[in-house]
Order: sequence, then structure tokens, then C-alpha cells
Amino acid sequence: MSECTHASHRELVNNTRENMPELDTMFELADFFKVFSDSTRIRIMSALFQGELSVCCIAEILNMEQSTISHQLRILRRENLVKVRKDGKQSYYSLADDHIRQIFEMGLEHISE
Amino acid sequence: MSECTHASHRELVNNTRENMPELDTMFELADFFKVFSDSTRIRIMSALFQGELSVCCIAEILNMEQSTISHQLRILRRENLVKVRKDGKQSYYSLADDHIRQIFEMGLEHISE
DNA sequence: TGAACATATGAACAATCATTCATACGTTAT
DNA sequence: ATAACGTATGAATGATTGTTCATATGTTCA
Repeated sequence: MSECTHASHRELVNNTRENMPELDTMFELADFFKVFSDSTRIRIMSALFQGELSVCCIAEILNMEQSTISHQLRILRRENLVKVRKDGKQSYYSLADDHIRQIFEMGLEHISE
Repeated sequence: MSECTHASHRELVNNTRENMPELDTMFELADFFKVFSDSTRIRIMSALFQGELSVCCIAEILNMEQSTISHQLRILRRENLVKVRKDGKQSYYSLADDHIRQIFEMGLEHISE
């Protein structure tokens, strides 16, 4: 246990704490970015930028198992990032939000440095 | 193995693939967001928005072990999101990038819905 | 030089999470 | 009704990762 017993230490700690976002907000923020932290989900969203796609189409585009895609789509659905349209045997998925493009571009911007 | 043997199926698959970002880029994108996907790191960055802080200060602000903070700072350092200034026994960390604020705000924007 | 402090880091552990396998559910066509 | 197809999902598994403990490194002060 370090003490850091400097002069204005306690004050700095309190001040910083007060100016930080709510604890809940920071947890939500982490959870939000967690959705974007998996390459399979990134690839799914990248594919959906082109327009709506059925599950098996996505699976073939990414060259991955249908089951894997379904599981990840479930997460994207839970976070309201994609929406589904059912037509016969197929489920067509599309992006639910225009924010996603912005978030992608911001990430890409940071990467290219 | 599902087939999805529709008319323009193969064409759609190829078209979508071609218009997607490079595979490497999508992996990098996921890795980038992974840094923001942990609540401890989010809290550290939130604290650093107020200005530079020593390791033990951050630990006390978050009420977590010094070791935990050091480990997470290591990750933030590796991703070039924070920079260090050593002064005597202490290491003072600060945000390395103004992008971070934008990324935070974009996330917060999406959350509040 | 030795003690106290601030930080960094390796190893162990626990928890989380993505993928796979098997299978169930719902729809279409014969 | 049965078969074939598309999708969803629970359980098991393997890999990744955050935290803790112990300890090493480096600095300051007596």
C-alpha cells in the first residue's frame, strides 16, 4: 500500500474524482466498446455496410461457421447495433444505426498513424 | 453446411468481400477498440482527462491496487494512448492523444439513448 | 550504506468469451 | 406428412485477459 502523502494529495484525489463521469457511465462505456473489440463482429458490421445480408451469406463472406455468425449477431442484436427482417426461411440483418459508421471511421483514423 | 444457393448469391458474396476493408485493417480495428473495452482502463483515462497523475494517485482515485493500475497503464502505453514523465521516484502519466476525447464522446453519445 | 518509498513485472488464478458441436425450431416444397 | 433448408441456441472447450501476490528495480533521504 503506497501512501503518496504529498501536500495537496488528498485534494487532488477528491477533485479528480468529482470531475470524472459517473461510475455507471464508465462501465457502460466499456461495455459499449467491448462490442467493437472482436474481429468477427467488426467483419460482420463491415459486410453490413454494403446493405442487408442473410446469415448464411455473412457466414460465407467471412468463411466462418453459420453458428458462429448467429452467436455474434445475437450480441449485436442485444446491443441494438443490427436489426433483423425475417422473410421465409431467411433472416436478413442490417445495421441499426448510423453512429456505427462514425465510430468505425474514428477508429480507422487513429489506426493510420 | 448451408448452401444458400440463390441466383445472384455468389456475385453478392464476391461484391461484398471486395468492398470490405482489408482483413488486417479489420483486425487492427478490433484490437484498437479492445483497449477501450475494459472499465479500469476507461476509468484511468477518465482520470487523466483532468491532467497528469502519478501511478499511486490513480490507484487511490480508483480505489484499486497499484499493481493493477501499473499493468493497465502498460497496455495503454503499448497502444500509445498515454505517455510517461519520470520525476524522481514517481511516474506521471498523461493522455498522449486528443483523439481519445472524441472517441469517449462518441461512445457517450451512443449510450445516452 | 541502509531504509523507505514508487513503480514495474512475472507467475498464478479466476473469470470472461469466442468457437464448435449437436440439436431444436420454423419455413418451404414435394 | 416428410424432407430439405435456414436459423437459433445450449453445453462444452480452449483461449484470452484482468487481478492479485510476491518480488525486483530504481530513487530519495537519513
